[in-house]
Amino acid sequence: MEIEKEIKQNLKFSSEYQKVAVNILYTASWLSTHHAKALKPFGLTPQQFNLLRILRGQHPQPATINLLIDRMIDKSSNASRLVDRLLEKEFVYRCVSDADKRAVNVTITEKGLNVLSQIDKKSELLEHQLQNISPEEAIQLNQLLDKLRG
Amino acid sequence: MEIEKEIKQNLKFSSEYQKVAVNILYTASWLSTHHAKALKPFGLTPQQFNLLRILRGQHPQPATINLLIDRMIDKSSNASRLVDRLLEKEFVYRCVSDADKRAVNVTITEKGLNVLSQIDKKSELLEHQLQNISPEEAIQLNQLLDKLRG
DNA sequence: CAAAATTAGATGTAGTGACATATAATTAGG
DNA sequence: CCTAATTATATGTCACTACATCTAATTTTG
Repeated sequence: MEIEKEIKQNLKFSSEYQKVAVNILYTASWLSTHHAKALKPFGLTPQQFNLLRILRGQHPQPATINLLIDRMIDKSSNASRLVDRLLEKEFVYRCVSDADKRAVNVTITEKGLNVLSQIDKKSELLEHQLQNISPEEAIQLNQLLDKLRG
Repeated sequence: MEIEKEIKQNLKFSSEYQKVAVNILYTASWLSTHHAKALKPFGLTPQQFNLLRILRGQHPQPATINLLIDRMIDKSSNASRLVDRLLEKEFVYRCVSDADKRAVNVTITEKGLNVLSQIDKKSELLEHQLQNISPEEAIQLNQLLDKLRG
């Protein structure tokens, strides 16, 4: 549906660029709502899931908090506290680095790898909702978004 | 920059669709970060700004909380409490509806209209960052996003 | 090397998102 | 018309973003 109708704005967009902004924010909200619902049965929030996937990418190496921040979709999310939550669920473990006692090494556990592979299996998660556009359109959309950010 | 490089994922995307998802979430985060920074000098958050613009669209008519929720970009945001914040800043006033004593009428104040028009003047806000793409590409991007949501 | 600057991370706070529950007013049904 | 259902909004809780501040460890520099 066109973005104007979805948010029922009577005031017309002053430019196609303004519409792009609202459209991206609105679409991201739509997407992450669906994402959050799909992850809920697994006891993970989208941010925790994102972080856990980064840790799987590193496994069996650990990651420091800084590496996690660097790779997170949402940069200024608070990695320390996200790790706290994952620790409570025993999806990661954490220890001070030998090489640098300021740094913290975070590693994904077997339990963490397990929950991720369960989610992989049910991985209509994100992608199923996105099939309204063709693969060619998906490529085009990615190019436009990359270009937009400069 | 390509989204893979921005989030430095070594694990390749399993599909162009997964990349679309990450790309939209990442771009929205990028956008709203800039937006929040631009609004900060005016003492408004993006959500408060959005709500205030809806109220300007209604002015001089009031809006009920339900109307606000209906038109907000982020539907499940808590309109009651957003209005609380705007009330503290005297950008709106609020009174119980005569016609329906459950309902609340919210109206933008002169001070609220003022701050919006100040922001309008400096309205490189959202749009300035978006000029990396051409007007034609902006139209195309909007069409793809609308289509994506079905 | 010792003091200063930088870096890694933790922690506190305000605002918000998602969601459940509560309350009061209105409408609907028998 | 009186009770039950619905509606409009408020409130409480948990997780998270943005941001500021703090501590401890390491690096830089004179």
